[in-house]
Amino acid sequence: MTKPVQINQSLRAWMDVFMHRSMRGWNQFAKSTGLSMPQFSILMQLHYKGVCGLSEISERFDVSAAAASQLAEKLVQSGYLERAEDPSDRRAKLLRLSSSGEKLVSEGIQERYRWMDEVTSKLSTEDSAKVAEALNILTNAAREMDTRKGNT
Amino acid sequence: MTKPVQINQSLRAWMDVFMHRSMRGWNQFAKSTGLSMPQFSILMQLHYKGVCGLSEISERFDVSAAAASQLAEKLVQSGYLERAEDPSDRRAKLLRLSSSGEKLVSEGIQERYRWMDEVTSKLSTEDSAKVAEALNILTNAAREMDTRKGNT
DNA sequence: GTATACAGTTAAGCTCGCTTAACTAAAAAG
DNA sequence: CTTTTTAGTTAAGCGAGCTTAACTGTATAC
Repeated sequence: MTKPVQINQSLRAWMDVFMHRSMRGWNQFAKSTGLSMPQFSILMQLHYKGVCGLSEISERFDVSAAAASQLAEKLVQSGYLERAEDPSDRRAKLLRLSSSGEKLVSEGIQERYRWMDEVTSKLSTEDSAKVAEALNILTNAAREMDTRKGNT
Repeated sequence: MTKPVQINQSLRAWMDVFMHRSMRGWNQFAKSTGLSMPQFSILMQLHYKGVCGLSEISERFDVSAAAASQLAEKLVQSGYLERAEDPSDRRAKLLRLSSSGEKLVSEGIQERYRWMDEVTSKLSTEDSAKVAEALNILTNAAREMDTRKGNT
């Protein structure tokens, strides 16, 4: 607790640079695929969760069940999503990415990695090691916090 | 160049966690303000650039001049933006955040900091120092790369 | 076994962001 | 000085996302 100011400043500076940059790339990619942000966000969600019901979607994005249903329908039509009946509850539907949906999302993520790779490619071996270690610390701390709170 | 795999993995893991989380907070905040994402994005852009013309907006977000003009008009009406004539070119308009616009954006950024602060608050003093150093390295590398390429 | 709650769908209607097209006014080019 | 570009505005119209309301079918409560 000796240097809370230092780490907070570093965090803020980094977040500013990183978010400013990644938001732009994000929008550009979504636009290039022809998908809207809401549609793309659903694909991303499925990418992380693997599979989930429509009600989870409507909760997560804070929209009505009707809106979630309509969005999902379009993504199914486009071939990015598969919608199957939940065997344990025949009211519910299980959504998951199709292979082309998975491919699309992966490409989007890949593209966002590219800038970061470019940034780190200029670092010295020593700095690379430091950065890698620090990011592992951060990632673990974030995951731990999320699981403790039950977030996903 | 001895550990490119290690740093790339660390970067990817961190980006996944961070982006997943921050996208959500971002959307929630925009929604809570009653502003749409395009509107909020413009405010963010102005926050970083300080001042810019409409043509820069339409370029940055890849929309027509008409769209940019309409979006800006709404933000002016809402009191978040000030639109003044450019004294050096009387065709152009200079956009900048009003005080209430600046306040709104700051709150949004603040809110996104909160999660990060929570994550780092649990770190040991030693880890904090490591993370702070690493983030400074990254921030400098990113800024240097952007200025070299003329990005903003 | 009936009543209630839940998961999802469908339709009507609204708002919003976006585009094109037509226009004004100022700067730059010739 | 005339022509052409550039910066921005306005209007009409389209498509997307969202909401509410009405509805189907399934699970849960009592």
